[in-house]
Amino acid sequence: MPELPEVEVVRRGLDDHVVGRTLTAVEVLDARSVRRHGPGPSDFVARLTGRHVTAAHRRGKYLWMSLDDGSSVLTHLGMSGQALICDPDAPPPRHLRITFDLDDGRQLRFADQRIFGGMAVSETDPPTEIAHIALDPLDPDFDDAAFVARLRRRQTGVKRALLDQGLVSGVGNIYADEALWRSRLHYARNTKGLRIAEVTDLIGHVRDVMAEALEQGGTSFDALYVNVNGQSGYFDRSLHAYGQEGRPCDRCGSIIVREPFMNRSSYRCPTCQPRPRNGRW
DNA sequence: ATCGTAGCCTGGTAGC
DNA sequence: TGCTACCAGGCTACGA
Repeated sequence: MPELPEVEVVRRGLDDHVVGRTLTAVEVLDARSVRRHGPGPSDFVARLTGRHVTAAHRRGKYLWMSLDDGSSVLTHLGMSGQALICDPDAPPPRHLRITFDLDDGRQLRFADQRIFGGMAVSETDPPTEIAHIALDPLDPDFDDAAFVARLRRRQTGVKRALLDQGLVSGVGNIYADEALWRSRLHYARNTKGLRIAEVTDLIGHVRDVMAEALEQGGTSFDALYVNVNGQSGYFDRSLHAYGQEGRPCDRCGSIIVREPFMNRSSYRCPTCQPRPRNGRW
């Protein structure tokens, strides 16, 4: 389940292995992985073949590589996307969707089991397709005070706001639950009722938990997420809330609970993160 | 404009 | 055993 730290690990891998290379051949094995490239797979291949890669960027969970003609190739890993660097004759992974032959004899592979992710060529760099995606908390230009003000103008649950990529990008279910646990906030707390200090504290925890995860190479639960060399991170050993149902809270010992939220799950400590009561929260 | 939700996907697992 | 139902969840499209 790649979130921002995992995507940044992949970006660094692309920086090391793909930037400076020319794409000598491109093959789309599954058209669904280029679903968001309007003109279709053959256009995708035509636009990329022969292009030189000049840089690798990331905003939130989106990755893009700059190309030598001013265009870019945008990538989202979705839930199960992987970017792998290997020899072209290495055994193909089970869900290989797109391959890029590089001019150093290596191959960049995009594999994706669930096909929530995908790639598309953008005419611009950075891609206008992600103009609506907010900066992420690890971006030097991220403005904490502006984020706090915008969030407090919303009228919604605090976790819903954290997951809104137009407000702050890169936060998914895992890091939202971890940051809320650190902040002792229930996911349904109304954004309008939160104090400035509470939201400032929250965004600080979001940044901290992401930075810590990045230091450990990202989080992995089911080996779906790996870096470009196929290795998993270790951050899942440091989680306090996400996936901890039935385990004692590391802070107070109460049993962590899992609750349905937005058609998925939220994990919280029932003592540290009590359910908001009507009105007063 | 803002908020909330259905649908996209596959495969591992639980339950019968 | 083989079948069905469920779960994981980021993002877009769309309705209210």
